[in-house]
Amino acid sequence: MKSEIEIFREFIRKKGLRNTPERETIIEEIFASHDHFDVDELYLRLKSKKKKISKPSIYRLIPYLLESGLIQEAYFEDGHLHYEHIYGHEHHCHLRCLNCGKIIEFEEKYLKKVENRLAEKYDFLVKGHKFEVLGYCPKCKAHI
Amino acid sequence: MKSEIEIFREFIRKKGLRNTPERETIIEEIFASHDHFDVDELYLRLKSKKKKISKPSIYRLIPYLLESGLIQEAYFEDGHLHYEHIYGHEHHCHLRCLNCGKIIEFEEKYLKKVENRLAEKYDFLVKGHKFEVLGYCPKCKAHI
DNA sequence: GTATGTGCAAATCATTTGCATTCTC
DNA sequence: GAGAATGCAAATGATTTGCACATAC
Repeated sequence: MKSEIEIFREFIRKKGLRNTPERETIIEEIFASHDHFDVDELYLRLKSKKKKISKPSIYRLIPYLLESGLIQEAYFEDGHLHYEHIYGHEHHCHLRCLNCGKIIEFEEKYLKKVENRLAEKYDFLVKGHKFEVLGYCPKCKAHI
Repeated sequence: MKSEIEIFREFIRKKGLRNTPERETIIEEIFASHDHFDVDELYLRLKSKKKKISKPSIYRLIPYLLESGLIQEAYFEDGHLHYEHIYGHEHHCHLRCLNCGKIIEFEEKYLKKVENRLAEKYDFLVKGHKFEVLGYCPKCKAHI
């Protein structure tokens, strides 16, 4: 299995773009952790490791990471998007509390079949899915 | 079946809040169409009908509409959230093109079962779900 | 060498907030 | 009459853009 960086280099070459140390640093940092991330948090992580990467460089890289299939939007919360890897890590879905924001991850293998069915029916090249179940967690459902 | 306004009035009363003509106007406009909506577009729709409703009033109402179960976030796109009704209309999921933004709606009844299973397993009060399948539409997949 | 990428500072756009006024209960 | 809600204008915060400089191919 190719590494994320290899996938990215290939993608960049195919698009006729250029790779840079900044981009490799960002990708390395994203894949160093298995967690979700958002731009600001990623920026601070890089900063704390003394890597001088600007936020615009992160923002400018994200569309390419999405297009290359390395990451995917996970959910929108607290006024900004959160992303997750979809290469090399088990895909998962989210159960989210509408009150406190608590997130529980779970797997649902059946959705892969739904993807395939849709791909065929609508002639889409399906790259993944986002499945969120929304409700109130045990603590919060007591108060509403 | 109760109307949306009735549901909302009941919700407001239960919460000890106050209903206003502005709120009723907004809700009426939201449910006058079966489409998704976003704040700006809703604001313009109201404006074009000579209803003087300010954007902050819409923004301040949305959390209550979400909490009362009348609407739900549909997807985040073009820098802002889009909402959809979940009361009185058939729930649907979205197949979205990552390149051009084209959206196809589809139904997937099995997800209701997933909801029930999760509600039991994690002791959540489940209110709904959001299922998006992402990929490239027939036109766009040719170019990438 | 050329076009792309970078960092910075400034601009943009969605959303939120402070506040004086108005309205609901 | 007290507490909520409204509209406005200003503030906030995420994201984008313009631009001069650096660098990958």
